[in-house]
Order: sequence, then C-alpha cells, then structure tokens
Amino acid sequence: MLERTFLHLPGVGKKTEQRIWRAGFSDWEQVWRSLSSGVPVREVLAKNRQRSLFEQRDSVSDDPRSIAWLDCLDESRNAVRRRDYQFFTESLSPSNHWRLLDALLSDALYLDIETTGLSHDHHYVTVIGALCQGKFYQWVWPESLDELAELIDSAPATITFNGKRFDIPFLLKHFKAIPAPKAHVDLLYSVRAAGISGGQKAAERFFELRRAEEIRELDGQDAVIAWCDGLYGSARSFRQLLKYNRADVELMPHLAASLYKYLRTRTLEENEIPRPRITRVRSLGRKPSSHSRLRQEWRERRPFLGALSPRIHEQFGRDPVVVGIDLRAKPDNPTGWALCIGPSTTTRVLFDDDEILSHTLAAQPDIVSIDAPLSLPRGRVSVSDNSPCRKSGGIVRDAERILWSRGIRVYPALIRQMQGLTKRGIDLTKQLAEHGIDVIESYPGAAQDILNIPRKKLDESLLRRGLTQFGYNIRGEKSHDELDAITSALVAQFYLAEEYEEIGADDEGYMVIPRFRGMSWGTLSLHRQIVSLVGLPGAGKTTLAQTLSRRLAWSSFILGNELRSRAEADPDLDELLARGNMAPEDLVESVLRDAVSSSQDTSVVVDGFPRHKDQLRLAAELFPNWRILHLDLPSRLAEKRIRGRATCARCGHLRSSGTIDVCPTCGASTWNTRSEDERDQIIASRLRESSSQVRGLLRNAPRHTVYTVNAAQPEEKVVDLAVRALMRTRYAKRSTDA
DNA sequence: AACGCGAATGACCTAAGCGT
DNA sequence: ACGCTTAGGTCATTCGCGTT
Repeated sequence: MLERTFLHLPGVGKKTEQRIWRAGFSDWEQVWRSLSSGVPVREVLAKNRQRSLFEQRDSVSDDPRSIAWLDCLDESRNAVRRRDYQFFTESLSPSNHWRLLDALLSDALYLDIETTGLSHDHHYVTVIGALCQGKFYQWVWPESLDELAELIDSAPATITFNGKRFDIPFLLKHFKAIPAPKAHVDLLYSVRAAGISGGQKAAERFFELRRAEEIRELDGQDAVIAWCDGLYGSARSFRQLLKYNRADVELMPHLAASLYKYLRTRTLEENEIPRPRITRVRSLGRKPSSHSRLRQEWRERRPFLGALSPRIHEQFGRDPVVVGIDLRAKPDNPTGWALCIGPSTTTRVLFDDDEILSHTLAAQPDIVSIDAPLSLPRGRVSVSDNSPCRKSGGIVRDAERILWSRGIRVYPALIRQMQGLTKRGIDLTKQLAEHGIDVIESYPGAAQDILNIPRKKLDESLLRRGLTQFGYNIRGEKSHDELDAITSALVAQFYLAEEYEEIGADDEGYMVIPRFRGMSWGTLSLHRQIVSLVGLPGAGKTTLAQTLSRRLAWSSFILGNELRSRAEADPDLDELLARGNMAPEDLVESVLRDAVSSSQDTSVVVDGFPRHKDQLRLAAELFPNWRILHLDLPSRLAEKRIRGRATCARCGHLRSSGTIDVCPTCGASTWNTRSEDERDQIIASRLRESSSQVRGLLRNAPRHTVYTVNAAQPEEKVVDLAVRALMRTRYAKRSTDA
C-alpha cells in the first residue's frame, strides 16, 4: 500500500490523491515514469488524460511542482529500499500510518509494557513483552534489558497500541540505554481512522479477535493488582500477568493485519483483499525470570518499616507515637483513626470533632498525620464558593497541581465535595496546634502509589496485605477508613525518618509524600537532587555539607578538595591555584561531570560551585534537579564569626573553624597566623568579593531554584531549616516568558 | 488583467479519550 | 480541574488553474 500512497507528496491531500488514482495512476512507478518522460503534474491530474504524441520534453523541468514530486518519489523509493520507514511515519499523519503495515507487518517489533500505574514519576515498569520475527520475548522487573535495547535498535519499526503517549515515553524515561524506535507506528490512530472508538480491547472485539478465556476480563488496573498480588506471594497472579501481557503483544499483529485489510478496502474501494499473512509465534525468544526469583528481588528492595526505624531512633531514641487520621467531611460519616507505635497499630472509627480531638490528645502523639487538605489555595480565606474571595482565588493549590503533573490523581482542595473536609481539617489542625502538637498533611493515595501498595479503590484486601507486608501488625476486622488512617500514619514515619518530600508552596502550605525509589527498574533518578550551598564565609556551608551528608546520607562534593587532588598530579594547575587564580572552566566542568556520574543515584550537596553568575548555565546543564540553598547571613555577622579563623597562606581563603585542614579553594595546607591588622584587611576584602558574587548568583538564578535559610541562628536550627527546605518541592510554572 | 474556485497549508482553537 | 497527542473545526493565506 505504501507504493500507492501519494499523501506525502508536497501539495497532496486526500482529494488530490484520489484524483491521481482516478486518473489511472495506481503507484509511484507509474507517476514517476510519466513525470520523467516529460508529462507535467497538471496533465497527470487532468480528468481526461490524453496521451499527446507531441509531449513537450522540457515542460517538467520548468514546473516546480513536477520537480518536487519527482524528488519526493525518488526519496520514497530510496527509503523503501533502505527500509527507512521513519521517512514515512514522519511525512504521513498518524491516522495514515496503517499504509505502512503490509510492508512491515512481519519485520516489526511489537511492544507492550505493564506498569504499576500511570505516573511516569512514581510508578515503575513491571513487565515488558515484545514480539519480533515470530519470537516472543518477555522481561520482568528488575532484569537486564540489554537484549530489548538491541531488538528495538535492530527492528526497522516498532508497533504499539497507544505507545506514542504511554509505552515509549515511559520506557525512554526509565531506561537510559533503551533507544527510541527507528520508526514507530501507533495502531491507536489507525483504529480511530477506521471509526472504532475505545482501546485495544475494543478494537480486538470489532475485528472478532479472541483472547484466552482466563484473561479475557482483565484490564490494565487488574494488571496492577496482579503485580502486587504476585509480589506478596501469589504465583498464580504473577503467571496471569505474564499471560495478559503476552496476549496484548501477540494480538497486535492480528489487529494490525485486520486493520490494514479493512482500511485498504475502504480507501481504494476495491474488492476484498485477503488479510495479510502474519508470522506465527513459533518460539520463545526470552524466558522471563521466575516467580521465586521475583520474590527474592522484592524482599531485597521493598519499602519496609524496619528500614526507616534506625533513622527515626537516631532522632527520637525510641519508637515515636504517631496518630494517623483519615478525616471525613461530615461527623455522621466514619473517620478512620490509627495510633501507631513502631509496628503496632490500634485503630478506631470516630465521628464527631470532640471524639477525634479527645482520642488524639489522650494518645499524646509526637506527630499527627491527617488525610485532608489543611490549607487553602492562595488568595482564599474561606472554603465556600459564595465567599467574595472566590473571585480572586482558585480552588486548586500548587500541591494538587504538582501531583497532577506527576500523574497522581488528587481532588482539588475546594471542589464542592471537598469544601467541608478542608474546613474540618483546618479547624482540627488549629485545635491540635493549640495543644502544641505537630500536624502534617498527608495523602494516602499518593503514598500508596509511591510505596507500591494498591489503593483501596483498586482492592481493599490487597491494601491491608500491603500494609502488613510493610511491617505493620494489623489485627481483626478493619474498615477501609481505618486502613487509610494507618497509611496516613505511615507517611508520618517517612517524615520522621526524613525520607519525604513536601509538596506545595510557602504561602499555601505543604503536603507530605514519602520518598521512595527502591522499586524502580532502570536508571531513573528523578528524585536525586543536587544542591549547591551559597553564602558568605562563616555562614556555615562546610558544616552544613557535612551534617547533610551524615543525616540524609547524601554525598558531599567540595570543589576545592577535588581540585587539590588534581593539582597534586599537575604542577601547572598547582601553580595556577597557588597564585590565587580560578581553575580553568573546562577543568571545573570535567571535575563536576565526573562527580555527577560517580555519585550515581544519590543526592549531592555541593560546596564551592557555582562561585559566580557565569557558572549558572553550566550548573543547570550538569545537574539534574539542581537547586541553590542560600545561607543568608549579614556581612557584619559573617565578619564577627570568621575573625577567629585562619586564612590560607596561599590564596587567602578563610578557614572554617577547625573542620578542615586543607584549603577548599586552592588545596594548600598551610594557614596564616599573621598580624591582626593584616588579617582584618584580608577578611574585609574577601567578604566584599564574596557578597558581590553571592548577590550576582542569586539575582541571576531562576527564582524557583533558590531556597533561602536564615543562617544567623544556632547551628542546629539552621540544619533543621535546611533539611526542611531540601525536602520541599516548589512548583515552577511552565512560563514561556524568557 | 482581474477575478473566482478548489485545494492545500499553517496557525489557531476545541474536544476527545487513552494508558496502568 | 491535569496533560498528552491527535482529529477536526475555523480562518486567512497561498497556489494553480480556468473563467470572465
């Protein structure tokens, strides 16, 4: 069908293609021969094609359209010869991609993936099925995908169903080593062109393609359930999932063939053609890993309460008392309430406000985690639609926007159904705050997504099993409200263990979600952060870098140290630095590149880069999820703090009090103890230089990347504030203003 | 030479699902 | 009330071609 297609010629649409066909030209060859023998395009298109014996030999060479057609036809024939189908997938609209199908039906790679959900950011790939040259291949989390990369790369084309928006972007985002398909045909749009609505299953029904009995009723949501069930121990569910994935893949060539036959007869208005032949699945190209192997991998990587405990104990010295509340809008409806101390859980179903408050107070919790919006969108002072603030403010908070953008479904805080809940949540928080109790906002749905525990909507008994697998003791009959209350408490555990993100905005408040990536398959490092510390000498950068690397298990990178170790092997560099010069930019760049790649997936705190505004671009380019933590300190305070410090004998760097013995700027290890006058002068000039550099940095850095912490406070407080700031996710509006 | 016509195109908008 | 990708709509513009 490809050789009969003219839609990709310049100036040819549906109508003109029909005219070409009606004029008796049925393929490229005929048109090409006619054009190259001197018949211009307008005569090709003429209704009554008269073959003049006196064709003007040169009429084609003056006609730009004829020349363009000849060029395009030449290119098309070359593309077919080279099996470069990308040429056609790019020049034909997706609804016409079916015209390629007969050419690549038997050569293409058919691909389908299963995931734990729809969010690229928080869900992960579980099973991948591929069909190529009559062989079926399958991979299960977390096997190596080298062979898949190879297959995609060697296949002339990849065929998927809705893979344009789902499978391919998901794969590319999660697996750096997987290449983009050479050419990609997404059957969805051809199915649409055939007038069939619905997904793959609907299209299969239309063409009367049948699936095996035991998986006929399964859909994508069931695949998620089957996956979790498989992880929790069911070999049967695991096998079902593999089978489901295989059916999705194996039916695709049948669907493609039927679709091709259907659309071709409709388009050419010709007699029925036989359905193109399909290569039968003859053998297994790759056997996925076994269920027991999967279980073993899972046990090693799964999220587990016990993994959080050491961190928490370090802070508390015991199991903290956590209360989780799954709040409902109306006192008539059951509010789930859970008291969790370590793995033990006690739950209740409560109703009115007094009851909730008194039980919570009686538990004397260290922290309370509430499943309800605990703040209003900016500009709002009341939840009601009738309130005048509705005009100026919206009903959505940044927290919800961020979750949406990450693919996690959440209701806006102030849609009608949520207004009562939001109000109740805010009131309850206020009352608890009056008793000095810390409250965080949690969202069990998001937590369950991130921790790979099925949402209650999906399967309630599985939610319970998920929580049990996580390490909680849950006894007796539990309602789903109580289970969500436990999930809320679980979020607080992540909060206390400093494994969380705060999502929202300063003027709207933050929602807490757990940070967990242990289950992801591939090289995805979305939540890895790189944070540069910026501030005057004496603001506490070095101390903070050390504390953060200890407390959050981040790696710390001090540019000066790295330069020093390089200078040891490089006398030129050594001398350059000794004269107090900046290291050359390309060296800095290569040092940083090495640091980024060697720290793998851990977050990094960077001291000493960027030093001035001209390095901002490099920083943004090198560091994924880059942010600046600004330790804000007035210069007179800085002066006071560093007066007691020594300066580097070589470059004049001011040493932090006793924390390092080599200069982080130049790497020298001798320190001046000069006269006070001289030292004060050096200090003053260093401070002037630093503060102008800091100002320049902050002015030129993108707003949402800068977090400022007041450093004129006791060290402990600064560290605390810094940790909070780093757990925070700000919403950077996708504005196009440059 | 001026004009109309059909067709294609590009820029813009809206609407519709779809993936697990 | 998100967002991704597409189809399908309008509108203005352009081109080739034939008519007036």
